[in-house]
Amino acid sequence: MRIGELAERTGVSVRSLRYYEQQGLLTSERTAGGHREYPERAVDRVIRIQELFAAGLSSKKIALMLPCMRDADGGPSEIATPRLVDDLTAERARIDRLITDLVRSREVLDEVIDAASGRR
Amino acid sequence: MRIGELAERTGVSVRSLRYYEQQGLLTSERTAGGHREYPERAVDRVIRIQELFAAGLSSKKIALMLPCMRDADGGPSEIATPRLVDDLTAERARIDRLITDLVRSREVLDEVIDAASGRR
DNA sequence: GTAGGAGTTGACACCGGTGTCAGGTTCGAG
DNA sequence: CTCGAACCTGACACCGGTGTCAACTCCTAC
Repeated sequence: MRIGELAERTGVSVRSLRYYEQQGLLTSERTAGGHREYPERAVDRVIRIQELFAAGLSSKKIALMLPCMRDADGGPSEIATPRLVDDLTAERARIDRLITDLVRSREVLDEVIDAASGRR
Repeated sequence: MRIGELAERTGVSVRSLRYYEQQGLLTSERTAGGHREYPERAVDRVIRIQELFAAGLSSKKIALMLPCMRDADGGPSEIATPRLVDDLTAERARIDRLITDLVRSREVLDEVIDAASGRR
């Protein structure tokens, strides 16, 4: 599929898709005229990239771990280096703390919302 | 207490504390010489502010909702305007989605980490 | 063949919380 | 009184994913 369709199906802007490719997160074939052509599995990959971005990982780290991820099509996945494992373990801890914060903040928001809605 | 102690006790930089004040998130008394002086309850407030920042809220929105939060010392809390409630409800939905993403990403990280550790 | 929608590269800008430096003032222990 | 640590204001810079504009080329339905 072409970039417009991929953008639409993933909810990610065309601009961002090009950026992902520039950062080595996404690859594409090119048509004779130079247009990008993506396989079906690009959809899942882009969604996963988006999730990792949302989790606060940098494009650099995502680029490192992507080849180690079990892909949707079950391709051969590389084994992370000890260095990378350390890095990801730290990220995991950060994400854990972040989730805790988010749950707390959601509660706080609910309090404010409830206080206003309850006395409406 | 003074700003240095508050920074140390909350884990937030002095720079950030001044910024919070500039944004109307935090107030302080001033000594004769112009140094900031914080009450004990500032600690809780700063931590809560940090949590909300971590949740992706802007300082502007935090400033709006702060007076509506039930404070640790049970001070009188204002009631959020309908406009603000709408805003916070949207934020709540965003946070929900974010948590979902984070949990997914954590699983992905675990897979990569496990794959590497398991075959060590 | 041609119009116009979709694609290409490149460049500039933004956001907004935080780091950091400069140059000066205040605080408090000795 | 004095000295060093802590504090003050103001300013500049950064990060990094994304929006947007320009100028141009490709693709396809007619």
